[in-house]
Amino acid sequence: MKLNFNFKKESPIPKAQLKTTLLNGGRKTTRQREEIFKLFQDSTGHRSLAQIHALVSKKIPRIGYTTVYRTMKLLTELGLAAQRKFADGETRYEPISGQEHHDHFICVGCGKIIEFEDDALETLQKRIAERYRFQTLHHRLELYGRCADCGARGRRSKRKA
Amino acid sequence: MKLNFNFKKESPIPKAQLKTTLLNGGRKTTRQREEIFKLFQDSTGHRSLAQIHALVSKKIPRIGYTTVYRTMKLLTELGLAAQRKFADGETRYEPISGQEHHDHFICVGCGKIIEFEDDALETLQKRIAERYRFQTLHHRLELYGRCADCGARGRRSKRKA
DNA sequence: CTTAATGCAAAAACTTTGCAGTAGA
DNA sequence: TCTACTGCAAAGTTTTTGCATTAAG
Repeated sequence: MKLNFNFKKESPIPKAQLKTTLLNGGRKTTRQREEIFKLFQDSTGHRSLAQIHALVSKKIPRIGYTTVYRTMKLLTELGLAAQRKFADGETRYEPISGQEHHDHFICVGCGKIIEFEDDALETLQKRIAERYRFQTLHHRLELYGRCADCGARGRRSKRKA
Repeated sequence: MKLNFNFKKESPIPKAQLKTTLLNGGRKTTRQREEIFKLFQDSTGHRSLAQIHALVSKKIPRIGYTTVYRTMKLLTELGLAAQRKFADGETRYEPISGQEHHDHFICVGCGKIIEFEDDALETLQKRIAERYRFQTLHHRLELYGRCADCGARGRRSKRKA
């Protein structure tokens, strides 16, 4: 199934933000953290720890898996990365743009992915979060169904995009 | 990409469906499977294997963890259960009924998962979908952030929960 | 100087699998 | 009967942690 792919946007989070955020938390900026953050930011999609480690190892050969593990955990806590787990058992991480956000419609008929934004929706989500005293950093919303084309065509058609 | 969708809107899955489904696949109906399926169907939210096992053990004391593991895997393949993985490292399962739906807050601090339901949110999502002439069948929403406990403690603290 | 970060190795935490014995069709 | 299923124990994976050492502030 061919899907629309998201293109990497211009470095949404300034490199400096990492340093600032770390320092504010009484943490230290290290070569390892900077490199992991940089490579991770420039990557697209989901990366497992093993993949990130392999990637960073090219720059810092002696870096340990543990460091990558702890750094990604840290980035997640800082809201700079999002952790996802799939059925394959490996934890994956994806960069978070602190900027704008969009959600997705995913058509089960043709696999088309439609991005959309809705302020009212974002607002409502914030309100609900507040009700639970939950401070939201980011979210993921996926609506599965049938797009206009596939809906009109009816369920019989399984035409791929 | 293989997408498996469940379109049931009204009917909970009849107990008899398990037997039928199993037999159709050349499988056998056993005391263990029936009990696991029954308890699982009657439960709410996500249950880890350990939880399901503990629950079923009350009815069938000598049942093995492995049986629960294999049964849940089977139910997932049959489309009667959905597997989900969160940050806590335990695989969880939830019944597929198409009836109730809940979304999740996921705390990036302590990994806690809070379920919530909000009719206004559901309604708004439907409305947005209509605007795009998109017929929604099912959705998934996860809000990532800090729960009351982790947020109150502040970012500077790196003490564990 | 002080304290946090790193790396290695070891320990956990879960998930899967091999098999002999058991039970459903 | 003929197979599939069960339960136990063992093996396999991936995630976490303890600690001595190193380096950032």
